Amino acid sequence: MATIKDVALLANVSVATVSRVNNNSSKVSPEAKEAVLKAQQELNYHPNVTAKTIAHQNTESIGLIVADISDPYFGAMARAVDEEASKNKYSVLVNNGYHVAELEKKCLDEMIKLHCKAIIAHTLCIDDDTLASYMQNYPNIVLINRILKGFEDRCVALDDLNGAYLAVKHLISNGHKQIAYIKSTHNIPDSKNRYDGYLKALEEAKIPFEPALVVEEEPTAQGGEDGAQALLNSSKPFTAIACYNDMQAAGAMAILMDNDKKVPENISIIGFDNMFISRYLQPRLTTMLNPIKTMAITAVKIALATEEDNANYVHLFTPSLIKRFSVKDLNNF
Amino acid sequence: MATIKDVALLANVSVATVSRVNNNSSKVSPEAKEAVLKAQQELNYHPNVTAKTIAHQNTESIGLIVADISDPYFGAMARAVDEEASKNKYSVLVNNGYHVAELEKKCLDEMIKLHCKAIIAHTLCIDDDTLASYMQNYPNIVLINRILKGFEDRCVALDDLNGAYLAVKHLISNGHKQIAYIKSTHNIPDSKNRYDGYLKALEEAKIPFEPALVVEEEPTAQGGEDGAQALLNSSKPFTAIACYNDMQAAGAMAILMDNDKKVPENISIIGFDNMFISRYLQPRLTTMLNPIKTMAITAVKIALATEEDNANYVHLFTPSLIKRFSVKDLNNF
DNA sequence: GTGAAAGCGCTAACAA
DNA sequence: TTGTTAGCGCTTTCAC
Repeated sequence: MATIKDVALLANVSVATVSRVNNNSSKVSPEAKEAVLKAQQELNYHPNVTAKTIAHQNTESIGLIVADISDPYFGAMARAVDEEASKNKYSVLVNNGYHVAELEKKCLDEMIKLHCKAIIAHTLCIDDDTLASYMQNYPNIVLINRILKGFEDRCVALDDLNGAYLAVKHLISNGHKQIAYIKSTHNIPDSKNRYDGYLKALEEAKIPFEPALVVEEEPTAQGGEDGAQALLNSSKPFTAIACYNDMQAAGAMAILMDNDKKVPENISIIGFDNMFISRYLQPRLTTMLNPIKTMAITAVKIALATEEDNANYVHLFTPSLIKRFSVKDLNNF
Repeated sequence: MATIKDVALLANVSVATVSRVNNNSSKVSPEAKEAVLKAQQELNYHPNVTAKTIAHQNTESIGLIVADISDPYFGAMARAVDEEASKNKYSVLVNNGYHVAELEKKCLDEMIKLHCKAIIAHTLCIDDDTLASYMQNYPNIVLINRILKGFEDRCVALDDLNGAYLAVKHLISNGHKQIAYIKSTHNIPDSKNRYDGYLKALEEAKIPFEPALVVEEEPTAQGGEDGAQALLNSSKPFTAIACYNDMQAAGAMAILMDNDKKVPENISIIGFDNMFISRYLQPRLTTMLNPIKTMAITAVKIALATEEDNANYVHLFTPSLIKRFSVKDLNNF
């Protein structure tokens, strides 16, 4: 591939001049400029970004670490980051951590080695101490969906507990008392927090906790299928299921239908996240809106903010209820 | 940030030695190695990948250009590319072209400037000539879902025409004769090819083409909703709808339900792509499997293959029918 | 307005 | 087994 030297040679100028025309820095005579442009065209020259980066010590990429880019949830996150990054002329590097502590660490190292301008990390599995040391050493890391003690101003998170609490409260206010819950097996705070929200809502309504109504499954549609099946197999009756997320809800709904339990006539269901799929399930799923896009954009803004920049960013987002048709109101019967 | 020089200084060795321990190249005395490791630890040193790249003239990243990373279809593609890339120690850079010729070109330039080892491009809008010149100049570009004359061996594509043909044929063999089709408004070959597949199946079965049964909408759930609504509003009766993709099918199903048309009792529906959502619609959607993952992996392999490597890769993939429950067999009635 | 040259962080050939 | 040093492609002073 042609380099700046080739261009300089062909255009009969110095490399400095070539660099000048490409960066519009200081003045260059029209003739020189034209010669350079012509030479570049001829050689099909593309400046090497890597060399540029190394020369002026300042990268043009933003690193994003997600659990799994094929998950629409992270797809939405990636898109939002991409849009915000593009606005600032950065390109985006995506890595997958797959909810494995070791891989998450590898991703962080990778992005650090690349000297990314900013690193937006959805790394929930790596331990607090290790993560804290990364945060300490690299002020350009911003966490998404994880609040790390001492670095709260560089974290953007969803109030999972409150979200789940609101979801279950919605069921309760619709007259439900026997409410099942499908937990997530993922060993991340989100799992526990949402479950705690469920417990909190029960407690507040003085509904006794029933262990048989809680099952633990993967946060996937398959997990939802398994969970619903397990719930149906148990002897405990229930009128509603609150799910860890919309995927589980989708799976659960499919299984309920298969077993001639109509949603919401026989069993009500509420999801979490307001993923795209929730609008197209039958019936359309009532769920909690997870403002992932806003969160991602905020994370990029925080990461790119300069020291003096003291804008007030929101760091904790609360999900809001999206009422659709999967919850039956028991009060009117 | 600490550089190799700082490490060398602190460890009391030369930069060459530091480089050696980090690359496991040639032998280094245990003492020197230990000193270096200790110094690196102390300085929290991470080798600068950019500098490394520039020094040995060979990048460690693979560029992927998709239309929109938030679309699960491209999410699946990105994940597959990531997995294959990781196997070969490459990281993945994702850019969005949003089905806009100009942006696609910008993405290509970006990846070229970064000297990506391989570029997997889903760029359907940029014109043939421009794309051909890129392919000519950069032998590491592989196209996905586009067959460019003269570069067939660096293209991996889906046989859209045949896929749609098989889908509609399935409807026909189930006794359907009045088959509506929701086209995609996207100005990409996929749109035309799938539509041609529909026409071919009709023609083969000697079913007269009925313009009123074809509507053109966005390849999204919303498009499916609009399309189904338009079809219902027209006076022409139909027993089935073939959709450009699963998203449209999801939207169409929702609208049909809303209008008390049961699927498949009153109206049959067939999708395309076998996206995740298709399994969780009610009823579960019959559709055509789009082997996006295999295609993406193949693309990476082709891009990374060396000159001598003359493995025989599949370049054209045919979708296969996934029978579920959205198509009614009219023959038994 | 222009070019020579130093330097960015690292690798690798060469000498020692 | 080590260190010295010349690059890699580009930017950016500093003289002219």
